[in-house]
Amino acid sequence: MSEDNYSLGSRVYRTIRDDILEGKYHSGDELKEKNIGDELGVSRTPVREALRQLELEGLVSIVPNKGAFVIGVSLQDIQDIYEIRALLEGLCAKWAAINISDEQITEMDENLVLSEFHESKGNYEQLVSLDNRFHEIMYEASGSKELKRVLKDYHEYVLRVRKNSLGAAGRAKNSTAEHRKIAEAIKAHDALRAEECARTHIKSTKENMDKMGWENLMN
Amino acid sequence: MSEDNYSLGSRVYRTIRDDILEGKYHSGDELKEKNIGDELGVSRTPVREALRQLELEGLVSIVPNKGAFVIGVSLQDIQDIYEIRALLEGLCAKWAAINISDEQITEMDENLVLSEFHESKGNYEQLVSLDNRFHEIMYEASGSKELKRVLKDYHEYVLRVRKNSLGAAGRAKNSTAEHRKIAEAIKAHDALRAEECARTHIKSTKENMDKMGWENLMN
DNA sequence: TCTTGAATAATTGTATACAATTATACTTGT
DNA sequence: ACAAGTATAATTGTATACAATTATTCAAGA
Repeated sequence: MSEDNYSLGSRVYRTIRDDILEGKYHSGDELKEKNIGDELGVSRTPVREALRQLELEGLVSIVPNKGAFVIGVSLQDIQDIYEIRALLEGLCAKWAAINISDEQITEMDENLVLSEFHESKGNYEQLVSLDNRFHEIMYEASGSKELKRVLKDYHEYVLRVRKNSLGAAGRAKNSTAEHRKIAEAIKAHDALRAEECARTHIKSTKENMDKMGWENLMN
Repeated sequence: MSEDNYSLGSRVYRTIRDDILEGKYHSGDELKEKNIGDELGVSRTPVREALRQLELEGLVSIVPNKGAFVIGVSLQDIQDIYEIRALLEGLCAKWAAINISDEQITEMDENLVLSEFHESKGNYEQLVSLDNRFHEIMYEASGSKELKRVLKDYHEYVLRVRKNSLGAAGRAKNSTAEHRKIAEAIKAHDALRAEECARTHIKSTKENMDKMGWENLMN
């Protein structure tokens, strides 16, 4: 039945985090414990836990005795993250080429077929979701807890611009094609080629965003 | 006066975190809210906040309604982190070569002089502290919030093996010499050379640990 | 002896109470 | 009208109360 049995604290954390990453909150906004608690129907305790976690992540700044203020992910942060990801997704693909399981290869193949299908139909919403999953499979396949954690976070931090980027004509097709190249290299256990393809994929994503204009992607 | 005016939650967080990173707690250890609170003289509330933060970091695993269990940083994690750091410290040095300020250059120079002094005296405790600071200056000089955050965390995560490594004869001298090379490249604003030197520095640190035997470094 | 199950204790999850701090509104004097 | 100072309200920080869940103990029966 997959009963969602998360604690209130986790639910509050995810809600606020999503709102920040989706751009619902803006940098400098104050997050008052009572307001959020009332909106979500919980007391201040789980809200505080969530805010403390968001502070650790750098998405929120807590000023003692004053309050919690949204930091969010700035344009500069996102550009930096793409440079970091270019290196780390490369490393991840390299390790995935060595460690990937047959089941993970199968899931990647299915992901690619679906991506190509939805790409041809112009279903951008599904493409974003499939893009999420493609990268997650690769993170998982790398076999590295730390690499998975940092890449998963960064992938989520750039969600907003990724959505806008994939929605633009042309980019989705290129992105899916690049995914296939990465997958082929990983399936062939060609670590160096996988690394290069993954690095190139992130670089070309960023270059596409340069062309589209970052201001348009941040709306 | 620098009055340490942190909240209890922050203090508890740092205490538990240090204990985990120093190896005082071991993987699987249960962290009971009441015990920790009693030891530190605080109630459960700030302890819970700390545990939730540590969970986000991956240092602790929280099983709903059961408790918090230490995860820590495994040998495999540390080896992965060195590969990740090799890439990211390279990127960091590259950016530092572009963005470093005169004040930061001065602080780096002072750091190197002190390092060479304490290295010749065999003061390994000071060397660990100076090594911490050298890297922090570079993180700061990169001008990248995200890069700084991830590298700072990772540098702390490998504290235990770094201490043991620097304590061994020979390595401290090499490490300081490598720091100087990185600093020279950064000061010359030679981004590519800085990147290469920093990458090599981390690689050679890891190779040294390979030679020393990781088991000995994890005690 | 081993298992089972109920009673009890311990622990976590959440809400609330209260103290400390900060922000706001109001009053008073110039 | 404006400033300063004070009372009031709002907000955060921490502790505690209580409910829900899990762990432990112990007795009874096979």
